[in-house]
Amino acid sequence: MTVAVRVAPSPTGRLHVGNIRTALINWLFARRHGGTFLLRIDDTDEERSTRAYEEAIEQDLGWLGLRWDRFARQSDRLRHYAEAAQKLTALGRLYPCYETPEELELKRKMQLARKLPPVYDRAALKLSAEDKRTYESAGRLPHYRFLLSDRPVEWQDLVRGTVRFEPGHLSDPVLMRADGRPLYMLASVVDDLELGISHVIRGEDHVANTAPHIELFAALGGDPATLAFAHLPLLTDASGAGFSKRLGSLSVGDLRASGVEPMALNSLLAKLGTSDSIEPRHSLDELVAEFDISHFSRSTPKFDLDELMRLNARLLHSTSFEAVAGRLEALGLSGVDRGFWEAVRGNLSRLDDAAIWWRVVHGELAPLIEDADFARQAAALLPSEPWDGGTWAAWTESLKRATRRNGKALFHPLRLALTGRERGPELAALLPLIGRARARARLNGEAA
RNA sequence: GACCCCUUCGUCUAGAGGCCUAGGACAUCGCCCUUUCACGGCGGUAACACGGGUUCGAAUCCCGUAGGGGUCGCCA
Repeated sequence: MTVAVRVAPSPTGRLHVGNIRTALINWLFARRHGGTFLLRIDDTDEERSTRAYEEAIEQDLGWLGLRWDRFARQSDRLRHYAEAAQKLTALGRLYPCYETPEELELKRKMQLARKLPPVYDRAALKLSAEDKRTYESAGRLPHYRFLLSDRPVEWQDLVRGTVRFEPGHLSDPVLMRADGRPLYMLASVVDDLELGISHVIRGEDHVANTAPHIELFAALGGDPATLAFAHLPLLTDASGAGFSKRLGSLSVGDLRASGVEPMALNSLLAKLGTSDSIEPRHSLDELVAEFDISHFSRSTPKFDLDELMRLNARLLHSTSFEAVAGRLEALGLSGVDRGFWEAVRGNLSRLDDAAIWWRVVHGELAPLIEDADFARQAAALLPSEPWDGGTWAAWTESLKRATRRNGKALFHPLRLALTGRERGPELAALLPLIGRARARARLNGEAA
């Protein structure tokens, strides 16, 4: 079986954590099984969809490194949906309904009040030709529903196992609005069929859609045996609150602004909710090799921003100079080299923190002098250049002998004078980068 | 309200009747290393939601309770 998956965002906002996770998992599944990954823009909701969001989504996926093999935009495929609707009508599976949204809402409320499931009562099926003419002459345009069968629908979900829906628990889905525009169910199933999708991997908020999905797929001539489903539990936030309540607002843009590395996000989202250990990974290829959709559990995992940031730091600590050289230059660290990066990377939480240490090494700072006599003595004992990784040890050793200081009393004031900070990278690595002239000036209490 | 799903250390989970005095990873704590932070090494604390049942034996099976999530749109 040729694997073909799709990720189908609607361009009504930026991608958020949940969308990204679904996209990533689809992408990994495709790569893992030698299949294709389709980006489908579900923009049938004209009121809310914009091209600007479509472009933002493409940029966000690009930032994550998720390239798509195929692209489709539903607004370009309206003809296909209209043809499918005609076919369904000919089959007697599509029927016109004349209720207004208000009337439907009222029906639902009454059913709920009687403790019944708010399922469409199929009243429109009983309408005579005369009734329909009356409605239409009164200016009411029909919307169209798909007639569900009276048989149960069952499928083997890759995450949830056997899932079964009994007839009578679902409403006949509306496929076409009164204004003639296709709705999600129609467009989605037509595309899955015509574009040869093999696996639909999405959030569990879609499980109830799957029964009609399968019936529609079959009605349009598809073989349901060629379409597999996997419904992943939705993420909740760290407190356990439902995804949409808080995480819905956490967009790729926010994450980027927080200094999140795309691979940190990918590393977390590829494993969260699985039995695999969550570890920083530098490439999507590694995640592909480790990916197995059967490792996802059925309970809802918590997405914790703090966990992401910790993973982000760990990722940075093991990131090679080559991987970030360009970005460091872009941060204004012109002429940055491997030595600098390897000296400071272990202290970074986010990449742009590197600029702080760049200033310590190459910029001017006001030293913090705890004990001026000691600092001057230290400056006097500074070895002559050239300096290397052994300079620090040689210098502090002689200083130790001369001042009889050791431990924190010896090292702490040196750090404060040299870097102006309480903590930071190993001074053995930093000192040669700072250089003799600057070190000497700072130890003498001069801004340098 | 109805229907579906879920409930093991703080977190993500392993576990499909005896292999479990419940394993791993992250977090946390301690020790080692070390001037600090980080890294690394070693070690520790820490969980089967609750109540019944079935069984020689239950984290594992059944029933119930509680809690959580999802769905019930002319949104996707």
